[in-house]
Amino acid sequence: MQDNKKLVQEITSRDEDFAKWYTDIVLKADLVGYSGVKGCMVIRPYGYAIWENIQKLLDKRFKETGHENVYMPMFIPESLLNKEKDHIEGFAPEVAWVTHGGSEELTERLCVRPTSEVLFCEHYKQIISSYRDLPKLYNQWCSVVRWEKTTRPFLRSREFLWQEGHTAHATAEDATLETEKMLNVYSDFCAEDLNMPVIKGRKTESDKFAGAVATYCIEALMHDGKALQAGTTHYFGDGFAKAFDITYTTKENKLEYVHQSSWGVSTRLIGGIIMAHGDDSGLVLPPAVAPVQVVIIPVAQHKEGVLEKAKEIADKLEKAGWRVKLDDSDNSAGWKFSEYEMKGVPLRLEIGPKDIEQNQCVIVRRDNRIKTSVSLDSFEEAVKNLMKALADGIYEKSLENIKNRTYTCKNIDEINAALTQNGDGFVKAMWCGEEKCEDEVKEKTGAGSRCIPLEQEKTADTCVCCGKPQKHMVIWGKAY
RNA sequence: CGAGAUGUGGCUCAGUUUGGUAGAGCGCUGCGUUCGGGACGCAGAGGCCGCAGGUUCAAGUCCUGUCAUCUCGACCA
Repeated sequence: MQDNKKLVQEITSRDEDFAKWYTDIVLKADLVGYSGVKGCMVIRPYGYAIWENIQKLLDKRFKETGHENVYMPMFIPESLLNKEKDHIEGFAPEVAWVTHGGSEELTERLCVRPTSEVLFCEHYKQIISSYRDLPKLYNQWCSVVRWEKTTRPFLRSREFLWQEGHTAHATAEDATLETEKMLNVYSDFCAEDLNMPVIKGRKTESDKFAGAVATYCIEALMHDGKALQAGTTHYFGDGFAKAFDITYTTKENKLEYVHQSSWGVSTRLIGGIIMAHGDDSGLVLPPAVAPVQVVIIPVAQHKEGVLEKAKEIADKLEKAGWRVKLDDSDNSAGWKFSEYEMKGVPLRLEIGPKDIEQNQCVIVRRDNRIKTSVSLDSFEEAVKNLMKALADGIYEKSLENIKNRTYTCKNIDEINAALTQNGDGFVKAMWCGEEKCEDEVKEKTGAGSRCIPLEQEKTADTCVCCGKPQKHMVIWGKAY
């Protein structure tokens, strides 16, 4: 490791005040701007480019698993939203309503979609009639509105961008498989493209989606030890199908209800990237989604031959498929170093007169600031290797964070002791399955149930709270 | 939604206590010198102080309301 001290003074230190650090980063790295409406943010070009890359990579994975994109309306008539009882009860407190068109009051008010289950259901009722129509594997990229009380850029905004997959299947088994498959797609995406390891699990009854039979999630751990739900998939059984009367005729000419799933990830992932990988100098972006993967900084660019050589390198890297930026602005080299560190560009390539003399350039990794001198005959290979090393490096670091911050506890006192001594993190503890105990753990420790991990371990015989026989191992933690 | 804090050039803030004709640093524009970790000099531009009412001869400053941002809690992708 080389010199890792904080170079950009305007950013609050991460360990000093994580919340402030986060806000500094999103503003100073030019990801967002505030708007005149609480909780509605302007996603600026640099932030939006990250989202576009996330979309591109995820969409590819969706298509590979047989899904098609559609677009549903943004408004839902109140009567339609009311059709599934649990669903409306879950979302009612946070929906925004349209009551007027121009100056005329609407005869029925319209909800701005907080999620589109009911729209998909209504549509599926129209287009599904035979087993031959199944499965329907639809996805949409859109924004949704939830009138949150506390808002933070990317982590919780009143309008946010996301994708929501909604599928209809002939059997419960097919819908269950779909739910599991998409959880794996999310988990793989987080690990491989965002270099952010996640824990796959099922939500407890009290925490599951309004109207779902089962809700699954991927939980990531942030640098400060708080958990972030990074994605979620739901198995609906035939509950929505019954509420919306979505039936199909089987081969045997019997009328059956479809079984459904839904799944989504949002711009919150960007918040996850920031808090999982960022450091005191700013963002550290995973190469797969970084808007700029290599920034080229010409040093003493006024000297003859420097800019030309820098352009030549940029061209070659671009041809090799990298997203490259050559900064030939007249800011000082030092300024540029700090600027692109703040923006989390994975690799910086420096090229100056001394380098050219020696037929080399300098490549610096964002995550550990290690500088490597590379021959101009082989810099493309070096970029490829260093990029891979960085992606692996930040994944390992995140994994290390999870390991260091996962505590196995047998009772409430142990949880409190672990969280006080070592800071927030994931607590592994057994649970009897009673909601009362779930609530009590949260009340007494501040750590709520994050999920029941799919990979179960038995760390004790009894419930962490009441001491009765355990049923599941639960991951507990404080969450964003 | 409950508690607290803040809102003054693009940014960070001073000025509010004691009402009297808007300040600084950074950034921005131009010119010159610099250039391997946020360079320097000189010359400029830019704000009726979040918004709406009120008190007053006079409001950035006092009062009321409202909106937004931040922090902590309850609710949530």
